[in-house]
Amino acid sequence: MARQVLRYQQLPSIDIEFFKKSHEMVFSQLALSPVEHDLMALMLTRLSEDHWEEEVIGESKRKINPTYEFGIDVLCDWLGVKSADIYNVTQEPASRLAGRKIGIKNSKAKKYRFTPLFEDLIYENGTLTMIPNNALMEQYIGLTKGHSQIPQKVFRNLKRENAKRLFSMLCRFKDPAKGSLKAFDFQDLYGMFGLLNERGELVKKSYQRTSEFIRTIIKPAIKEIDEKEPLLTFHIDEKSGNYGYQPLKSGRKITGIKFLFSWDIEKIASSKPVVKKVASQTEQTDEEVSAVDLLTTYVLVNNYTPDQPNNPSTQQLKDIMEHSNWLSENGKEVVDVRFMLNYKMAIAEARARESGMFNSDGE
DNA sequence: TTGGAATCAGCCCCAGCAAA
DNA sequence: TTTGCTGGGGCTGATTCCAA
Repeated sequence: MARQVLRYQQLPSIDIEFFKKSHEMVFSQLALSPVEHDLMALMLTRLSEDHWEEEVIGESKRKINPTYEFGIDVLCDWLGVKSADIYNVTQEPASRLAGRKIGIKNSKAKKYRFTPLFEDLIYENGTLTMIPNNALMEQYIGLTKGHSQIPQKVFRNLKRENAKRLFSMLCRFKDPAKGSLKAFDFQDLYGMFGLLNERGELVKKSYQRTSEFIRTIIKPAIKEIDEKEPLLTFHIDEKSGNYGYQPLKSGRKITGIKFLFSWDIEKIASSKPVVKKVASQTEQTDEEVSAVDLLTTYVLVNNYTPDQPNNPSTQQLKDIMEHSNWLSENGKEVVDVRFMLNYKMAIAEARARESGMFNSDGE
């Protein structure tokens, strides 16, 4: 069985709004420069579970990791540089990225396991070839713990490494109904901002002073995200007056941080105001379903209570399944177990209710 | 593709201030 | 008085820009 090779030479092929980063990768230990972050994001825009071919060897099966190749036009557009400069901009970061290891947290053992990000990564003759490490397939695809849906234009527009990293974390919690970002102690924060080595030691000693860490990492990151992402609002901590975060204290010592932010869910929805619906069985003309309708139905299913007068119809329920990709792009997952259970109950109720209506009308 | 210069973010140290 | 936070400023290295 041959490895899949995905080649991208033209610009339209990367013209997509979001890329996904798994929960484990968002909250991993990984130090990358801004250009390395962008190269990684480029691969993540293309990465798909379908690209991992399955090979059967006797009784057992194994997955074969794909190869991604990006041509010079794609790299120039993605990194925002002229073709004459692409070697300078790409060569060194690509070389470093090839050797980077990511620390994935084992929550049971409370330890980080460090694994190389790539099996191979080469920049040669204007082409960047990236082969993700097979050992990280679950983390790349985000099979188990959900993912962060990251707007790629805003992400690339962020110049600070730490702003990119914080932005990925904040994108993981767009919908407050699906959980919120917990408060972190400094050991967690050091890890998530790539400041710990494989032995768990702080590599920059100045950050032992928490005030220095907040001043040079947290505040500039909040400021840059605030300037470049209009859909995200940071809030002021009334007690301390800090913008975007609440310091958690023990006496006078700051022991941790809780980020204070909210996403404008309405604006995210209205940024795609109307979604084209596939023509229904009875009508040949296209209908349209509004984003607000889709989101309303989604919320009703997510918080499903039997026999409520405003519970959705079968058509509304079909609509959200038809537009599951759009919902997913806007942080509304329709594939999690609880949602699917609610969906089954809601559609059973809708069918029963609608057949009852027809019967009572004598049809 | 290479090499050098310019720029700027990140890092570190220090002094002053304030809270416990 | 001690301890921790804040802000200023200099140094370093990564990134960007430009010329060959």
